[in-house]
Amino acid sequence: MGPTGVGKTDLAIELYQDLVINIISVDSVQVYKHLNIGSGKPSTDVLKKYPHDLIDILKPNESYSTSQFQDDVIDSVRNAFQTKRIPLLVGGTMMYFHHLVNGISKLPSVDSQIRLRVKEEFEEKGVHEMYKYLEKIDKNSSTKIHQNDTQRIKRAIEVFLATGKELSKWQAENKKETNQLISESHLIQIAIKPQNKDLHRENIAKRFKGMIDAGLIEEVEGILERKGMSPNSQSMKSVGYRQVCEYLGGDCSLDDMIDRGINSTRQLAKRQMTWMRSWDNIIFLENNSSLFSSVKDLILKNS
RNA sequence: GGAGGGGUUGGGGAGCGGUCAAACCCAGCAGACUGUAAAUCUGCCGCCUCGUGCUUCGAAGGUUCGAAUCCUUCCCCCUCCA
Repeated sequence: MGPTGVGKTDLAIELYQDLVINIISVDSVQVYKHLNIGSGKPSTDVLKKYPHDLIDILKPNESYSTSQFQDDVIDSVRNAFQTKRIPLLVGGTMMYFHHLVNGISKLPSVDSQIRLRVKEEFEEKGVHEMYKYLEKIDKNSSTKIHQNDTQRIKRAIEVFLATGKELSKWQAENKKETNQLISESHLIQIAIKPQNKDLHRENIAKRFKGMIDAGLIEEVEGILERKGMSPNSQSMKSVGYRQVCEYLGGDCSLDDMIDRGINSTRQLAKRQMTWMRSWDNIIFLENNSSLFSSVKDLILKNS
């Protein structure tokens, strides 16, 4: 795992040539078909030669979640073991990794009707009032959630309305549990960090400009034309895609959009680093010339 | 040369005699994270020996108990007329 733009994909491909591994992507955006350029997805040719699990498994108008990811990765990992291959999980979606390692409570799903209703209520009444409502129905959750945190307030209310039971109660009754397959496996957690912070910032800028040159704007236009798509779709909220949508919607100039895209990518990388810093049992490696052999040794020693 | 407008803490930009180390936005830094997570949210953001402390609002003087705010001169920038 590691922040965006440190070279995880290249490393995985290199390892694939030397080891008996299955590459499994841990990436909340690469799961989407057609989100190619902006998600930094490997090219079709590369994917053909070096297959990745959990890429292109959803249409751009679909939603995904941490728990669906849990189910999908477990399937992939199991499949790798069955074919006597080492599963190599590669990606930057830290919460997916986090729940895979630390477990997640089993919670009921909330149907889209209720979610829509809650969303409309939020727009009508505003966060403040909805937070007060949450305090009434689920005091325990409300103390854990900040009064401005729209998304988490929404979720807690949704669960309550859908099931009649408080989210906090669900969580208390269904404690986090790591999947057996994972807890029984010998897990090596490797974090790749950039060798030089300023250089990494520069790389991110170059990378984003490169995406624009490669046709990111056209890619987004094409995606938005698909049925059921709008800039509000979950997939279009991700870094880069959101900014291009803003530009296409006339919110900003091309140059502003590029700046915003670069900044959001940098901020993303920063948040990813924040996750890694407090991560237990993690091996930090710098992205330098010995990275490949270090990772390879770690895998061979532990398999 | 003439007439206006302006120079504010990294950038943008409020403030126009005291409640101003100076709103707000951006950038930056640190952090949180249980089914949207590339999401959402929080804190910090002149300096220090952390105090009714120190130095800041183009520069230098002045008025005033008190100035980023008023006056004078100077230096820049922009617009318009020549």
